[in-house]
Amino acid sequence: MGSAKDGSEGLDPRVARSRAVIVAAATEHFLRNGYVGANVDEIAAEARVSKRTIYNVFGGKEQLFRETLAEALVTAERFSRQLSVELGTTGDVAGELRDVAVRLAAAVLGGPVLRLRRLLIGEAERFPDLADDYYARAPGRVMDSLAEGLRRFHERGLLHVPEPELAAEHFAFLVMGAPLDRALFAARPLAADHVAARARAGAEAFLRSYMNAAPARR
Amino acid sequence: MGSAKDGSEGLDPRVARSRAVIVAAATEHFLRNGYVGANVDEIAAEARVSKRTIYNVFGGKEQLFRETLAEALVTAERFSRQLSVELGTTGDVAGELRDVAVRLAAAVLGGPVLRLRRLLIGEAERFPDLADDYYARAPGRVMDSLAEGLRRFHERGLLHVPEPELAAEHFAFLVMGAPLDRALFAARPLAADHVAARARAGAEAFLRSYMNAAPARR
DNA sequence: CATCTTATGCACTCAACAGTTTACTACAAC
DNA sequence: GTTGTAGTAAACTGTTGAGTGCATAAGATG
Repeated sequence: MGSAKDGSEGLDPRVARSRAVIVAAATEHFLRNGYVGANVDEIAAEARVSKRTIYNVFGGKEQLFRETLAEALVTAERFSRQLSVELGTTGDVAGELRDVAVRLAAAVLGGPVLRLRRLLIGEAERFPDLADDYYARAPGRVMDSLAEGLRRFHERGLLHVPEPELAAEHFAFLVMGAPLDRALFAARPLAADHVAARARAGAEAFLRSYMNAAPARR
Repeated sequence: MGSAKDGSEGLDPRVARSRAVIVAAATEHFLRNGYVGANVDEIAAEARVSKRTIYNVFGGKEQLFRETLAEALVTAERFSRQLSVELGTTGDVAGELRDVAVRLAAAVLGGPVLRLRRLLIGEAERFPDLADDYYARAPGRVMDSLAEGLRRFHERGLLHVPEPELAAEHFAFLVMGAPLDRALFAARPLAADHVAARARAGAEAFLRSYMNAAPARR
């Protein structure tokens, strides 16, 4: 157990290398063309690998798809986890929320996450388990994390958040709901400054909604 | 120019009938399988029509897809237009908003709209024009309509909405953002009562955010 | 070095599927 | 009732693309 990244422990380094280049090429191809539209010969060509190698390492197109997406999900999950971990720790509620808002919006609306979402939504009917899995591990994680942070603010009397899960949803979708919806259809990515501005405006709206319900607090 | 629904004016009634049954079958097939995954033979079989007829009436698979979706878009557009037309007319702000919220959420999260969204998002890379078109004509219309209603409330001093477009986004995504996102991945439709409850909670959050900024108003 | 494993290249099979051809039928209108 | 326009059924063409077999080369391992 040395420099291996995946579950590829003491296996032949050639296999590990093949896996890596194939997954990279396959990710790009599946993101661009969807499952049915993707073409194994092209993936092999782009990975500069013989088609046979793909069939040796993975069993077939569907397994390739599943394992490729499994890796993407791990990335997305890691990504989600480090968002908003340190929420609810300082006294600067407005500042913290604004900061998380901007980071959240930028992360979700950045190209890669968006393309992954498009792919999974498009294949949701064909691969419902993958879509479910993604939802639980990426957006779900973020929601949990946000709810936890908001709960901390609530307990410290800095916000009025009787239902942290609900408030987390409100926060997330005030911050990036509209741009996300537009971006899913747009193909052309949105301007980063517009996204950030909407995120800040969303955070402010959230504060207005969840702060002054306890006006005479100290 | 009599009882024809489409642009099929004085044409052969057989053609009109063929169009209709083919579009119906094609809609279902494309929604279920996507563009690449759909199969013209199956569409013909399900429409109980000869495959040749499809190629006579439409030119080929792509035109069939485009015209099928064009019809779906018209439906979606009509649907969107009659949502929230009468917003901002009475003095019962809270009541009106709660009502629109529930109807909006039910409409967007109802099966058909959701499946159409999945299809268009999945094909956004292959048919960017269709996705753009849909966005402008359905969600875009709803946003405009909401913004207009909120602007009326603002002008009558019942709400504080300096930026109606922004507020409309906030309203829409407070009301149905989270359920919509979940539903896009879920394949299994969400429980209607849960959706309605979230919609009401969203409307309340919106009111808290956009009402009391002008507290001493009458 | 000897051997075992993996990768390559290429030809191949087989099935699915878009689109066409043809020979025939049904109906509508004059 | 003849003529023109659609629709039907089924076989056919051509292509694309998933997956396989095999002989050979390259690299890992002992």
